[in-house]
Amino acid sequence: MTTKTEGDRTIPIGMLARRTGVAVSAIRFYEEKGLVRSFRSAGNQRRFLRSDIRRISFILIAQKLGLELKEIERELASLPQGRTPTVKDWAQISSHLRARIDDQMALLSQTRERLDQCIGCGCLSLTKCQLFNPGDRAADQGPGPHVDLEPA
Amino acid sequence: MTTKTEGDRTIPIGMLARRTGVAVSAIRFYEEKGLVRSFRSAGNQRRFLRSDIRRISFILIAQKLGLELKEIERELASLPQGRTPTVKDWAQISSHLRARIDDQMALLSQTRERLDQCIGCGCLSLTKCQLFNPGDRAADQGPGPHVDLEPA
DNA sequence: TTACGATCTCAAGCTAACTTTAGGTCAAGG
DNA sequence: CCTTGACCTAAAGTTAGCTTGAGATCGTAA
Repeated sequence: MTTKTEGDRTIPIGMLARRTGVAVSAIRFYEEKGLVRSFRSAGNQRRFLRSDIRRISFILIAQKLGLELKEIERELASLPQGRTPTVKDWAQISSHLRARIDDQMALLSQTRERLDQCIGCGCLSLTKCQLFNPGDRAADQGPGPHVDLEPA
Repeated sequence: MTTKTEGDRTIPIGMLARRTGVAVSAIRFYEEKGLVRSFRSAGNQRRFLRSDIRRISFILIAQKLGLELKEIERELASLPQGRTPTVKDWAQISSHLRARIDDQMALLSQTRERLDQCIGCGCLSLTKCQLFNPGDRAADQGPGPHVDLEPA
């Protein structure tokens, strides 16, 4: 075999890094945050399950969809740590992502419509243009600007 | 009229904040970053154009679409500062946003397809599953994990 | 045994996008 | 004149998500 732990059931952090494309430091960071777990070798080095490759990959996909690590952690909580997740496990968790995608697409679609209207009618009117309506924004609590409106 | 500068052509920072829903501190921050400009009153207080309400609103919309302030600044650079932008000005800049939206939707759509396939076939195979393919990720240079792949 | 890459632990540093704090000024009403 | 709310500046603090640095150890190959 080419590399050491090739035939082994567990993999060292460097291999996990190469297989997922994330930096070793990031994996350690994820572990610290509780998104993955590891065993230790005799010499105190981390050993991961091969299934953690998918676990990490899932993190990356979820991040692309805009989930924060804390939310991802919550999602991953339903996955077993210590044994390889079943197809069913993944199917369920993936369906959450699917919903997220659908939501995002709906939102984008709405924004696009409004934008088109706005360009089309040339209104740019703050009273009429929904695109420029701060009302929408008061609701969401993501990162970004915090709304600071007085009651009236 | 209810408030002071009500009939004035320029508005103070607090009003701009209320009208857009962003914090006063954020507006000062945007000015520092060059996204808006202001005049000064006799007493050294900032005065903004009413059209800056739309300018700020545009920033918010663009942010929602995932643009960073630097990119937004670039977009806004095509808008005049010191005079109210024309409908044409806005139409052009908005069309860039539209393209951005389209791109994002295409990406989401692709991700959804792959996800569906992945759930459908239950493959979870790293060799076959495009969803879990780090290859895609090496390209994008957004925020998030930096790829750390060796040549081979 | 020696060397060298892979790992380890901490702690500190970094970027984005703001907010908070501290201390001072402006403007209008009573 | 005094108070009060809106504003000012400058600097430091905050959160997310990692990276970097320093100094030490592991593990394997020559």
